Amino acid sequence: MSLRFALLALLRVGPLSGYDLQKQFAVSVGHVWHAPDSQIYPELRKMEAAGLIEGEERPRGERGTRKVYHMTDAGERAFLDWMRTPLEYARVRDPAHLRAAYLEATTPAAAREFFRAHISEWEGELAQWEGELARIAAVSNPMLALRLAVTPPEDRERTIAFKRFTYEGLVERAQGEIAWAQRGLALVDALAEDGAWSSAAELGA
Amino acid sequence: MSLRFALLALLRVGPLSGYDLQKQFAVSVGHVWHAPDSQIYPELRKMEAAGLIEGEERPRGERGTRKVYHMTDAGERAFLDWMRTPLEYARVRDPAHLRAAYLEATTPAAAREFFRAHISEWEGELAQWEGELARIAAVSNPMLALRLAVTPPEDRERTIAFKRFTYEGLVERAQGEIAWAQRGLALVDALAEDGAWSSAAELGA
DNA sequence: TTAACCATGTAAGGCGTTACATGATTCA
DNA sequence: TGAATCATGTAACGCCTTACATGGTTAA
Repeated sequence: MSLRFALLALLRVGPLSGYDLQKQFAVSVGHVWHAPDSQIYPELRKMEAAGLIEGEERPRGERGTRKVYHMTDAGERAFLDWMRTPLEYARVRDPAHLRAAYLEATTPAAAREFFRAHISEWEGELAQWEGELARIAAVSNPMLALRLAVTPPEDRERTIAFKRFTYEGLVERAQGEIAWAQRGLALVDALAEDGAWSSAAELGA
Repeated sequence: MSLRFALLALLRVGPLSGYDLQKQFAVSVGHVWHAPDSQIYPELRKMEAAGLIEGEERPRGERGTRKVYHMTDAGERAFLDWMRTPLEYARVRDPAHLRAAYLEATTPAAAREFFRAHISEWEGELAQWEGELARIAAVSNPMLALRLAVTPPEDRERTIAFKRFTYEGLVERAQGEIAWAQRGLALVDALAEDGAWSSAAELGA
């Protein structure tokens, strides 16, 4: 359901084609809510059916067309309603901590490999989010620039402040995950030190 | 797919009925991987079909029966293989940070309410995880006690260490979310101070 | 005897993933 | 003329959610 509001958030700055939406999605709101094109196009159609957006076919070249979507009043209302509605939090489902809880069952090597992969996964996310933070500071993210262009000057500070604040939170989360996994590596070292970490775990090796 | 390995992790300590499994699930591994009964029973059947576990019907009272599952060698191997396989990380899909990025669109009151709800959500998780940490320290979680009973003495430290480490990570994550949301409340106060936070957001009110 | 708990599911539907599919346009 | 990119999807499948459904057993 959040996908819908992520798309509305983008369309609030102005009309966009499905393709542009999908491209801009990937480099803006997609950093907090991932969605592939195969999900975006059908969702746009559903949103049009629900009256939240309207699409106009525009010619492109000789034979090509593309559909440019814009928000309706109902769409704007739906977005603002969502903002005032309590979020539904997903139940916890965390594969990394699930595995971490049972690492005694495997070998020290596999445990280390797990933590290294965790670090590298979150370093990737961290880089994305730090990049966004930098682009926010420099107002070099195209969607943010567009948004500021349609925002009254006195509201611009707020607009930037919430984006910065959001990505700061994500950066801290990633740093926390990395620090935790680094402590995990140290823990494996400590536990493996006496050489007693059993070989039973090598069954499937 | 992780559900399967969460169930195998429980069954490694010994045979359990579907019902017991489901009950124990909720108070142990369910803290990191939530699953309702309506998912657990069918998954057990699939796991049986895949040869990872075997179920035996046992009589219960006059007419009742219950199915007691135990792990097969193939199940043990599947679990250990999973331990040595890189995790698949889910793409980011974070409704709270999605909303946070666009809070300038709503009212200060709604923004505050959002952060308060975020705090209360994570305080709930925090309490769960801190409770688990305490039960781990006291070895008063029944599944952990069972597990230690079937674990050679020299491996018990490791078993406890990874559980403690896992829940410490979750506690820190929750604390991070709470701290972030508290800074969010302060940010809303600061931005609302000059009274200029516009009324456009009240459209749908 | 009635409530709590034991015990095990089905059914419908939404969201998301991966893979596949097709054709137009633009620029080098 | 060929590659990149514009443009828009479908199909199949799996996971998860919510709601519903049914009956047996045990202890007060």
